Amino acid sequence: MPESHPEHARFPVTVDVVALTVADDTLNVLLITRLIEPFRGTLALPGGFVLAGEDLLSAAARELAEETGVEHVPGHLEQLGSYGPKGRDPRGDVLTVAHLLLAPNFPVLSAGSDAEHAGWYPVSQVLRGEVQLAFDHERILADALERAKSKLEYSPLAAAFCGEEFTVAQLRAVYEAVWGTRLDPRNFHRKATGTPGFLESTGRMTAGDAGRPAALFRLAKTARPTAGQPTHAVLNPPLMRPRD
Amino acid sequence: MPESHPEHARFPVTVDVVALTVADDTLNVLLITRLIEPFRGTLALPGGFVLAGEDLLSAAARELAEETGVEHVPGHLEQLGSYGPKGRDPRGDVLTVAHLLLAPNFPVLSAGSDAEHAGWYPVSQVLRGEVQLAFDHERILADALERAKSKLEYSPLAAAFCGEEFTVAQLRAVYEAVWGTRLDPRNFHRKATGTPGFLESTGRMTAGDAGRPAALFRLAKTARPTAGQPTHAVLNPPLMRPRD
DNA sequence: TCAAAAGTGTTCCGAATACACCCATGT
DNA sequence: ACATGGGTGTATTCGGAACACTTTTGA
Repeated sequence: MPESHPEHARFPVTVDVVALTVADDTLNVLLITRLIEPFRGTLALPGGFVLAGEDLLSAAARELAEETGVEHVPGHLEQLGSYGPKGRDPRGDVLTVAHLLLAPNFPVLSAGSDAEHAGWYPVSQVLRGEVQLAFDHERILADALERAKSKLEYSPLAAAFCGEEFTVAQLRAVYEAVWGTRLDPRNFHRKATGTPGFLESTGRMTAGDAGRPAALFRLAKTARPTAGQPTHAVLNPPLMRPRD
Repeated sequence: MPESHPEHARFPVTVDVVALTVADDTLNVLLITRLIEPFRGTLALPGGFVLAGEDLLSAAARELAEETGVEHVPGHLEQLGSYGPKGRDPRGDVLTVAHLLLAPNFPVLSAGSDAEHAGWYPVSQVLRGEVQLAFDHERILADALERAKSKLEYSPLAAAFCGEEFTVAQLRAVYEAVWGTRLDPRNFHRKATGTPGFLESTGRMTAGDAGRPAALFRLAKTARPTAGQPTHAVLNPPLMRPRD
């Protein structure tokens, strides 16, 4: 490294958030419609510039709050990876750090504000190319989906898609939506409830649905995030997705 | 996002490289001794500032070449993750994008140049805190090790630590060094040679060593990187490391 | 009484483990 | 001959897949 402290190029840095949720057995991603150039009128991931003195996760959480009205992170937020800075923004070199948010379905509140309109879109539609995304956001979304798929295998993060309490069937619906597969309900039940450090019984039951009431579970204490810090708990043995 | 295009803070961006290799059944990391402040005289990961018009992987490869004399990437290079920009450099906010290089043991050539002296250090020593690293490089190294461990499970990248041709025992030594475990030579042999899309026989044998000569293998064609692009091949079923 | 979903028991099979054993070389 | 590491065969065990079956509700 030449140490004459020359023009160390400085780059604008943005954070983008791939917010995923499961609704109606479908994996959805939160997208905004851009109101400004470039890519005006095009769908894009929510995100924006990192401010001085700000950390990456904080910036991602702030942008999420600004564009959805959600005050504190409603699920699991983690860094996905960085893209650029070359050739991904027509205005010039911009480095973006993409983030992945796994969250229960939450209402998008900013529809009426002067910010961009935000809404949920099925991931499969976007990745099939039925809608175009701005910048390299389609690639980022593809990477995020792959990350999410593998996260479900060896971490308890599927529960981040559910609320505080949930049934085994709801949890299974998450796996099926993210992995795009069908899982045997009986074997899944045994595996999920039998994996140490994953689920914790609440003693409560559902009522009013069709069929037999289901027991309500929550994430085991050791797998829960503490003080806003995301969990790093490991599912051992992993819940492997079917290959091929 | 307030779209008045205000002071979008611009950040200096660096790339750091965690170069790992296996030598004498030990996992080693490439470190330099810093010749300038801050952290002058302290060991650190090789790295440096991203230049205008440069991409992240290119910058990482360039810094590696500048500080080790290696012309083209001698193994598998991938992005690890980004750190900062807040509070990790006493000079101010610097965003760094860490990279992971898995490579066969290569000589460090820059010892005599005016660049920093570079050398291999056992990862275990560093993570035990027996040597201090500059900035947040110890945390980055810890993350890199975790990434490397899991990469070996589901990708053919253990071969990136070996040369062009290698024996099953050499490959096993890589797994043992990275995972810090012992593996049964017989079962490992069966698993490695029996995994489709992993190893390919060269027909050649070793000679001159103690014991029976070993067959030489290379990475299967479908698992080899093409045109400098890293491989994304997947090992299925994975080679699972022993847990607990 | 029937449909629907929850949950349990059981069988089957393939993969991981442990280890006995043989092979091919250097000394 | 013997030590050293390479490689194969085999019994055991464990976990996942498949699925019959019972349980508990709503309609």
